[in-house]
Amino acid sequence: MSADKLLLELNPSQRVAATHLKNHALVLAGAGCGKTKTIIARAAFLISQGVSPDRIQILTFTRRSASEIVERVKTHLGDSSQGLRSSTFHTWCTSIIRRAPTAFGFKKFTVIDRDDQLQLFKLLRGKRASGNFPTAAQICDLYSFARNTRTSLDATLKKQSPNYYNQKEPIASIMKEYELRKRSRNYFDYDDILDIVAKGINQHEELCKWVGTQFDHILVDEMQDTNPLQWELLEPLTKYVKLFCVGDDAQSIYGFRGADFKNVHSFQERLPDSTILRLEDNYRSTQEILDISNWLLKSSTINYDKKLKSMRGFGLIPKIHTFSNEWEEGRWIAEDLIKRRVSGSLWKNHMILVRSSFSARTVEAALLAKEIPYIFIGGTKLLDAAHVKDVLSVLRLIGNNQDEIGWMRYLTLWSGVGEVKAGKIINEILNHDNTNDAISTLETEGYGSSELASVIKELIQIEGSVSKIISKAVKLMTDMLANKYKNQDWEKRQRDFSFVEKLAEKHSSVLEFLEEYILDPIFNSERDRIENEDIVTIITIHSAKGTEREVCYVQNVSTGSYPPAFAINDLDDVEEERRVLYVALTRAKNELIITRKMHNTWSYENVKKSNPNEELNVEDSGDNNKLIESYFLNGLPEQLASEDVHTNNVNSLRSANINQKLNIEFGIDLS
DNA sequence: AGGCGCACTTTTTTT
DNA sequence: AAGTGCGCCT
Repeated sequence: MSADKLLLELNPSQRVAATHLKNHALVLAGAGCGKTKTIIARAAFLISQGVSPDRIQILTFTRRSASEIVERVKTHLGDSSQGLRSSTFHTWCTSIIRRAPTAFGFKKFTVIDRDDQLQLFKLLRGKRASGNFPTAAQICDLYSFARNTRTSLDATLKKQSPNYYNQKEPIASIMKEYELRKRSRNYFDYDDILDIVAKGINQHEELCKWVGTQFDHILVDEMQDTNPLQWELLEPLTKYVKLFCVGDDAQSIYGFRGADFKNVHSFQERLPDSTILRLEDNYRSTQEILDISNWLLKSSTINYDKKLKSMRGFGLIPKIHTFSNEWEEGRWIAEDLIKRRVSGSLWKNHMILVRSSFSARTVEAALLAKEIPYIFIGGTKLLDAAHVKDVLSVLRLIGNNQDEIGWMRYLTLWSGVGEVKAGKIINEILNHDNTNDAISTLETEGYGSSELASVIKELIQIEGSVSKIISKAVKLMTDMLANKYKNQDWEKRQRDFSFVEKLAEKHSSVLEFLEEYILDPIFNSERDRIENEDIVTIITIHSAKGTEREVCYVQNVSTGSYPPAFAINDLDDVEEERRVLYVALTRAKNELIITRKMHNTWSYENVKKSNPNEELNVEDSGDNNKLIESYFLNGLPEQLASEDVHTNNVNSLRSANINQKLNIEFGIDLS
C-alpha cells in the first residue's frame, strides 16, 4: 500500500495540511475533524517523499496515542515505515539524555514518579500542621507548576495559592532541600527530564545541533496542552527541523500542568516562517451533538471562534437524565447499557466519561453489580498499587543501592522497623556505594529480622530476566505481605503479581523495566484485557482526548461539579472546566447521554466548610448560589436536548422489566 | 522512644 | 484505597 491511498481519503484541507512542504505549520483542528488522521497521513506522505522514517519524530501525550499513530502508518506503508518513532515528550527526552550522558553531565540516574517525589517532600516538610501550611502534595504541585511554566516561586504562589504567599520563605527552603536531596541521589523527577534537555540545547549550540540534526521533521500532537517548558524544548530545534503541530485551543484542559495557550495563539509570532491551517469539518458526530457543544463554547466569555459543522448530517437529539442521587444515576447507566446490549449493540461501542476517578466509583459499582465487563482508564495505575510498590522497592535496590526512597519503603515493610530505625540504617548504607556493604549493615545486630538482609542477598544472585527476580522476590516476601494486607483484599492483590511478572519478561535490566513503566504507566484494569475485547470503557475526560464512541454517557454533570466547587472563584479555572465538559461532549458519535443528580450535597458542604463564618442555607446563600449560577447547563435552549427526570418509582419499574428480558436472553442473574 | 494497630477521614485532572 | 491521628505495647 502507499501513501497515495491515505491522502485520497482526506478532504481538501486535511490534504493541504498533510502535504504541506514549505515551512513550519500549525494545524488548528476542531474536535473530530480528523487530527490524528492528518498526522498519520503526513507521516506517510513524508516517507513517500523520500524522508527516512527515522528522521521523523512524532510527539504525543500518551503511549496509547503514540503507538496508535505508528501502528496506523505501518498498516498503510508496511515495512517502509520501519524506524518511525512516536513517543511522549518524557520518553523522547530520556532517550536523548541516555544517548549523550556525558554532554548532559549525568551518567546514571533513576527516574522517580510523583509518589516518590511526595515521599521526599513529606520528609522535608516535617510535621507541620496543615491548614496554614501547604501539604506535601501541594508543595510538590507548586514546584512542578513553577518549573513547567518557567516562572518564579513568587509568581507561582501569587497565581496558584495566594493564601500561602506569606509562607514563601519556608516553602522555598523545602524546595531547595528537595533539589539538593534529589541531586545527591541522582534522582530525576518528571520535570527534570524535560528541564535538563531544554537547558542543554538552549545553552549549548553544539548540543542543540547534535539533537536537531538527528531529525528533519517533528510532528506534535495536542499542541494546546504543551507548556512553556515544552516550548523551550521545541523552539531551539526549529533551526534544524520543520515543526508540524496540531491542536485545538478549545480542548486545552491541562492548565494545572502549566499548559499554555500561547503555544498555539502565538505560534506565528514566534515562528514568522510558518503557516496556520484550519480543519473545521467534523466527521465524528451528528449535528445535534455538535450543536450542544457549540452552544457550550458560545456561552463562554472567551471567544473561541469555533463552530463545528457535521459532515454526517442529523441524528438523535442529546438526552439529559436527572436522578435523585449518584447511586441511582450509576444504576440507571448500567441498566441502560443492558437495554442496548439486549437490542443488539456491542459493549465496546459505549463509553462513560467521568470528571475524576473518585466520581466513577458509583458507576463502577453499578457495572460490577450487573456484571457488565468494563475497563477503567484513569483509575489506579497497576504499578502504583501499594502491594506492587512494596515488591518493586526491593528491585529498585538491586538496580541502585543508593536509592533512599526505595530503601525506606523496603525496610519499613518488615516488622520491628519503622521510619526512625529505617532512617538510621539508610544513613549507614549511603556511606558506602556498595551492595555488599549494605547487606553487611543490615546483618548488624539490632536492625530487626534477618530476613531483611537475606531477601536481597538471594535476589542479587539471580541471573536472567527481571521477571525471574520479581517471581523470587514475591516468593520471599509473601508471608510478610500476606500479614500486612490480611484485612485488605490480599487474595485480590496477590493476583497482580503474576501480571507484573509477565510485564517484566521483555526486560533484562531492572532499572530499564522500572523506568519504562514510570514514564508510561499502565492502568490497573488494563491487565489481562485483550485488545478489541468487547467491553464498556469508563474513562476520565483528561484521558479521553482523541477517543470516540458511538454512544457516550457523560456522568455527573451536576451543579457544583461543572464547574466544580473548587474552581468557581477563578475565571481561568472555570473556563478550563468548560473546556473539559466540551471535550467530553464531543467524544460522542451517534448518541450523547448526559446524566446528573439534583442536589450536590458534597459540593455544598465543601463550600460551607471553606466559609465557616458565613451562615449558609440552601435557598439563599452567597457561595451556594454562586455554584448554581455558574452551572454550565444553565440556560440551555430547550431544543438542544431533551430532559428526563427520574423518580425512584419509575426507576425501579424500569429495572424490573430489564431484568426479566435479560434473564431470557443471557441467563445472567442481575439482581 | 519507637513501632504498631485501630478508627477515622478524604478524594481533580497527568507525564 | 490510602493517609492521618491516637493510644497502647515493647
